[in-house]
Amino acid sequence: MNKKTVGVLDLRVFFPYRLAVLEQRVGYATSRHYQHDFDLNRTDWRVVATLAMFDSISATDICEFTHMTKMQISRAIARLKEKNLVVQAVSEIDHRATQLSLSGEGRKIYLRIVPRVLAEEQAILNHLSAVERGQLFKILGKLEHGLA
Amino acid sequence: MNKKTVGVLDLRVFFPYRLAVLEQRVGYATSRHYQHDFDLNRTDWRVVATLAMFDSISATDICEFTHMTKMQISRAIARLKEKNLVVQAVSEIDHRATQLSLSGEGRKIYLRIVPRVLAEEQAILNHLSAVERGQLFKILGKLEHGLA
DNA sequence: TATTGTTATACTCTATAACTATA
DNA sequence: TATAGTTATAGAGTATAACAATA
Repeated sequence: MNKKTVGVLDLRVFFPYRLAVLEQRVGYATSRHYQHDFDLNRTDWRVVATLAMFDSISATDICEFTHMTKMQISRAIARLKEKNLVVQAVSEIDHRATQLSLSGEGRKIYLRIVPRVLAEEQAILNHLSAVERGQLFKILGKLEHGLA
Repeated sequence: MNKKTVGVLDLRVFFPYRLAVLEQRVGYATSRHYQHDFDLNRTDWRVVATLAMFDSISATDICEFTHMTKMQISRAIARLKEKNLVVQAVSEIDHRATQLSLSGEGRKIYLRIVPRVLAEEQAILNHLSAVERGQLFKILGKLEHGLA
């Protein structure tokens, strides 16, 4: 390839581009563990992981927690109910709202996925020193806060 | 929301999740400048930015440079030719291959987009100190290298 | 036989908004 | 009137592979 650069912007050092390429690779490496092995897509996995954190939670709360839309969440819940991984009940307090939680089977699958994705995360972060990992998390926090 | 956490994985500190959410926000902020204003999607923009860097380049080279598939690139080139932003000629050396380059109009649009996306990048990175930006680029490089 | 690039097809994902039932 | 959640629809993006032309 002719490497003579005549442009004023080099994608290879453009932060949004580098972030996108990195995210794609990290996402691919991680998603295998729930997508291929347990047939959950990314939204499904996030809903399961969120439900595992709370005793009982509404769909709106999941939207807020996972940064996804109510439509995405509604579809994910429908898929997860179909597979008996999630239980949905009408809220006693507000009959419009629902109380969602993992089923026994849902929690079982969750507990099988967690060590795999955590191991994948560690494998990725192992390319950094302990100091660099600390720097990364601090930087991520600042960027998240700045872009919120 | 009931904040009682009973799970063993907290999405909020899970690196692949944080990376995905950050990338989505950065990508959204950046893409406005070519998507809304110039009707280019992300693939189109990457092809334009790549063509601006090289005098003449083949589709295969663009695939390699942008980490995208030949199908994505082929479609992007078709769209860009339709808009007269890109010129495509058959290679003298290998009649299967093509020599691609930006048209005058293509370069004009490119030069209008560049300052906008660079300003957006700076606005994002301004949430960090100069030292942190240096740390970030070093860390990005290590992760890219590790996941390549 | 292998490679360059295009096209076909089906599938997933996303965005927008209409809709219901409750409040 | 406003909110919780569902459903409809169309559009965008992706993956797989078949294909024609050339090497």
